[in-house]
Amino acid sequence: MVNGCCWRHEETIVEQRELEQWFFRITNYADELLRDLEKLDGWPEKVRTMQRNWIDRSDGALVDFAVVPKDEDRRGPRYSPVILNLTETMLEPSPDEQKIAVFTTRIDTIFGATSLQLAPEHPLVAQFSEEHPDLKKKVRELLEEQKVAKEKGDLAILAKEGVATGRFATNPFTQEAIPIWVANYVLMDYGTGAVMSVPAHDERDFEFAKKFNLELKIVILPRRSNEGDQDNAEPLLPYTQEDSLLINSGPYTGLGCEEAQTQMVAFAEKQGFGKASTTFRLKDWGVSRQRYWGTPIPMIYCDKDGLVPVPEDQLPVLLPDSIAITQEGGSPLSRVPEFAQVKCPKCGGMARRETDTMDTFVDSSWYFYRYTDPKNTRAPFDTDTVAYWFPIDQYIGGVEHAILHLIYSRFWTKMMRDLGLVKNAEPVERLFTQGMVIKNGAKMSKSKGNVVSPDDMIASYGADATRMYALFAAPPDRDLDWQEDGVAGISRFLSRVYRFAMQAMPRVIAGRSQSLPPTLNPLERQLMRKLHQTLRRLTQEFDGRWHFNTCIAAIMELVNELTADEKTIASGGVADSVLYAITRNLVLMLQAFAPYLSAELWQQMAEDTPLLRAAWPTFDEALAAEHVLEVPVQINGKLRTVVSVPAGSDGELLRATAEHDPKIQAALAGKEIVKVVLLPGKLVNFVVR
RNA sequence: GCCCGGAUGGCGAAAUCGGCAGACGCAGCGGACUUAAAAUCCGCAGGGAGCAAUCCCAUGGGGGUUCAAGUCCCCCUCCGGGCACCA
Repeated sequence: MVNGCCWRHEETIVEQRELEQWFFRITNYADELLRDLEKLDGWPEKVRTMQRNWIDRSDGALVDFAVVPKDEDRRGPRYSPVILNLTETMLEPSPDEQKIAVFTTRIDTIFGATSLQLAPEHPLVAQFSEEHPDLKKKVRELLEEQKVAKEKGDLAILAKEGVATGRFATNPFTQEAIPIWVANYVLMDYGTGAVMSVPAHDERDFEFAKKFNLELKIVILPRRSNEGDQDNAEPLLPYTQEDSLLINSGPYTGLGCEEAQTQMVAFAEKQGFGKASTTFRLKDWGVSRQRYWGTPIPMIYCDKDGLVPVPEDQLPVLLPDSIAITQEGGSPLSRVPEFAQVKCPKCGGMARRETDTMDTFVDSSWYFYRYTDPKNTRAPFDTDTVAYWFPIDQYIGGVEHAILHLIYSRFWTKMMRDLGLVKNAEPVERLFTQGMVIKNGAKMSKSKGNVVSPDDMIASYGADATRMYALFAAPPDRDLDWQEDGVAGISRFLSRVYRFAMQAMPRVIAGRSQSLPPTLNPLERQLMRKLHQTLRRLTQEFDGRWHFNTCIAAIMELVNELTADEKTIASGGVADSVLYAITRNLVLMLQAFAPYLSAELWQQMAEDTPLLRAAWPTFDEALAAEHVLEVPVQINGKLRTVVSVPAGSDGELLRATAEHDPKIQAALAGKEIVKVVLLPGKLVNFVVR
């Protein structure tokens, strides 16, 4: 939607209509969806936080406020109706006892409640305003404001407006009658659509009360932090800290907030006007869509039998093939009689099929289960087959799915588990969210169209270079600002690998049948060390962070060493068997990044096993180990030189070597050594005065 | 407003546990090869001072902890993302 119009048809105004819709009761799973996030330690913390905020559990209480019957005008002198000119005719007798349930997380502040605020859509509002056109008109305005702001997404900055209904309700704790208002900041779809307003201790109520001159009652005070502090220093209002003490609260005065909450809920429960309650921000999942492309909702409306589910042996309901897509609006399926008209499965009489289709998020919630058993014609999948494969070890997707898709599919899994269809409680063990590709500030996505196309790059440099370049540009969990510069370097690198390997090829092939020399010459040892360091690096990275950019850098370092000694290698400075080991492993490592080149080289090497079946090479810690270590030497934490010591030598040797270094001797001359930080193999730091 | 990320050379980035900041590339500069160019190869390359050895400064800004901070702690700025009168 753009400016209240369709984003594709800028002249088409988007309007809201009341529709009867199908919902999935995901709220039944809200608590479990929230709790199980704790177990998903293979998921990024970011995603778990986003889901937590989306579900947003609030623990509080429901409290009933009894509506004062119309004829009992118990308005005290403090309360005067605002805005409305109340007339005598409004005070007519009304026999029915009515209650307004309120959800609050701060029942401890209830002695400070000075009004009730209802959402404009609250059912009682319609009743209260029935015979009062002025009130009715004002409520309509409030509702309209709220709706517009909601659509624009700036509800939070909507100026608070409201109107008194002229009616009152009794605070069950104080027995005081407080006025009932309608306010545009109260939402019908959260909690009960009614709140108790405690202006002294709630930001929003405070703002509203200031604007309409409603009474403020302070009922909590900060705890004294020091003995000498004044006891009831008045806090800056609104004061919302929960680590506080109650005042002006009858029998609860003097209690801490938390203790008061417990006791007050217990009292409300005992008296039957309230109870502990938990509310979630998560709403039920509306799945009805009035469009053709979607899974039909398998329900049938029969005049005699009412709502009848399509029997299992008639599932799935298939979409009709012949359909005319008109511009008429409404569900196109409802205009296909052979689809919409159906016999009632119960009585066999004429009935009407539901023509709404389901949200496509429904499909994406479980498609991966079908993958485990794609040829099953009796059921979507077999439970035991799914049990073998699930949960998914590793799932990769964009952060943009952190909330909707990934909550829906978690819900779907739990729902199927409760139906006995699957045995796992969570669909995905480990989740990896790759960053987005950004081009000049615009993000790439399906809905916005692909801003960047790799086609040109593939045409000029090939698929290997393009793929490898994308992996080299940044680690995959980070957003990537797409630039074309740099792919040339990758292309050059791949050419270098090819040239080197092809030149070495005859000897590589010869080396396969030879065993490694019993002792390696210095160059052989150096190259084998680099090879095994590279293998170690990649093995660890594949198993851990997936920072493929550094993997590629490591392979480049290896190749740089190889090509630096290319001439020596070519003239036989390295045994054929060593050359074979290096080339073979190089190709195996490169396979992940440049599969086509690797396949080509593998074929040239005439290996027996297909490349894709070849095992990932193991690295040899002993071969990877450095024998001489370069250790930095600092004076007062500043680098002064680097000394070489044999690997495994102790701190004393390191210290002696460092002290004998001419630069260090010069720097230490005439100074007093206060302390020496010695980390064998790592660092020396002389602290001097 | 709240909750997450992020900020490092001209550019993409690296530094995985507090221990040599800038690996590996791109772009650039100098050289070799060439009639010439392309390709390739060799070298230089954070900033500043100095003939030089060398020294100083430097990871968005300010403070702190530490022998030692891109990394830990506190405050702030900017950028990106998510949520937002949620009672």
